[in-house]
Amino acid sequence: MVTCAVCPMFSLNLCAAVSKAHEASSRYPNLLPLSSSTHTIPARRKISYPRETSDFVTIICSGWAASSIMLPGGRRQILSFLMPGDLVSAAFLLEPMWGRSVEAITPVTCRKYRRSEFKTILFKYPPVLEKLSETWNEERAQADELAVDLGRRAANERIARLILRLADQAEKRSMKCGPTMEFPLRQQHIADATGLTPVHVSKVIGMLQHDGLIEISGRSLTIVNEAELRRVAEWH
Amino acid sequence: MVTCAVCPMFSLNLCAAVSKAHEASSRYPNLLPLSSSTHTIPARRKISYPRETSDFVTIICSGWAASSIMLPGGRRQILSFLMPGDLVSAAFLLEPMWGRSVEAITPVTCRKYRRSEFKTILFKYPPVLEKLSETWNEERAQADELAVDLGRRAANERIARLILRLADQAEKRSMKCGPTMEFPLRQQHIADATGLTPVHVSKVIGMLQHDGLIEISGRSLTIVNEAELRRVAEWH
DNA sequence: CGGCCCTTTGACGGACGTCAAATAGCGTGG
DNA sequence: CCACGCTATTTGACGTCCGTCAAAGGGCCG
Repeated sequence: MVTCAVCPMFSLNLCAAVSKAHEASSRYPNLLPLSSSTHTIPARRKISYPRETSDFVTIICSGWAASSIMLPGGRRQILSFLMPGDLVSAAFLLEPMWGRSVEAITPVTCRKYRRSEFKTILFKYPPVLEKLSETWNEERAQADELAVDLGRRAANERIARLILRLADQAEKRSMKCGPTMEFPLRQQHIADATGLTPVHVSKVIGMLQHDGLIEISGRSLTIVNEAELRRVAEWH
Repeated sequence: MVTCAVCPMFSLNLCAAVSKAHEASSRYPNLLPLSSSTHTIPARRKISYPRETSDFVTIICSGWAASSIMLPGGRRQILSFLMPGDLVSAAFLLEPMWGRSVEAITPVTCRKYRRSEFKTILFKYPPVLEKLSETWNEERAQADELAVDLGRRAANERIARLILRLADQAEKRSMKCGPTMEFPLRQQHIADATGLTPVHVSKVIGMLQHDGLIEISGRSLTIVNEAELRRVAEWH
């Protein structure tokens, strides 16, 4: 039974579409199965491993996670931060993803569906597919944006853009109202997402704070001067 | 009428699948239309513009092109090089893509389909859709790889990897056999693809040649010492 | 209080960018 | 065939952004 309907992130991503499709199908004799299981992962633990090709599709229900690729020499690149309602990579919904790690930043609860069941429903109900392709495009556009940032932008631009992106992401999920938001990232996370070192991240963030653009204290972040932050980030 | 069947790239990407679907459909009363037009673009000309939201889906039939995002200040990031058989972004097949330029490197011939007709066929024939999702995943994986390269690899690694990627891409299209291939890229292209400057690209390529890993002369490239090139690129 | 992370700070080094000038290709026209 | 003009590549000197290393604070929790 699908129980996502009680989830506050219900309308995001595919949850709603899948549930609806499932409901519709259950009026017919050949009821489609869609079983799910819920899991809790403590902070800093891996949700999935790079060599693992799981038969399950995972959706984040609460908490923050990071999806990354690891390189020899301990280097790693974070490709995206996941928040409630996010699929652990929509691009690899049909075939299992490979070569990337997903790691909990805060404690995370997530729900897992059988890939085969998910797929069946997907292909049976065109609206779900439309929604999926939309999500796909968003993810792809973000991947391209990331490449541009890493290839062509200076450190302060990259960090300013990351902050604005995260603020947007949180706002869409009603996890932020006003200029302040929860901000569980360590500077190591920011470094791995922006292609910098933690030391340099510390210096750049120090400057952004000194210049009165943002303020970070405890585990929360405030955008003090949004206009100026956007200007630095070349964000329009 | 679909005439792709004579194209040597027929079996790559979606061409074959779409043609087959179209054939199948033409046996039925409500014949699906799939009109296409062929175009020739001289080297260095734009194939599509960043602000343009075209109603057409474009496939490269011959020549090389580059898909890129432009930034203020003349900076640009090349996201992928397109060769015969490539869609101009599979990710944005359903909705038009936005914000990226596609530019011919060599003279290019391409074919354009109406997006609406393409879409109809796509959704009617599941095998086409499967093929599409496969292509999607490949593109996404490449986008992620690019981000890792730009974020976490040194200049010589990036260039070595670019060369190996292009060699692979050419080989798949039978545009390369043995260690030598056509190589129409200017160093400016390499710079824009790797997030470096043309000057630095020249130096790194000079080293790779001096060390006997590759050789570039005229508009062709030879991989002299593939094993060592792979080692430098951390390519497995 | 003490231990563990995380963050901050400073000195130093290196990879890559910038600028400028020289050189090499290459098509065009004489 | 040579002169030319353009663009691409090469080379060298120099600058800067960011990485590296190391040490010194801060929080947080036992």
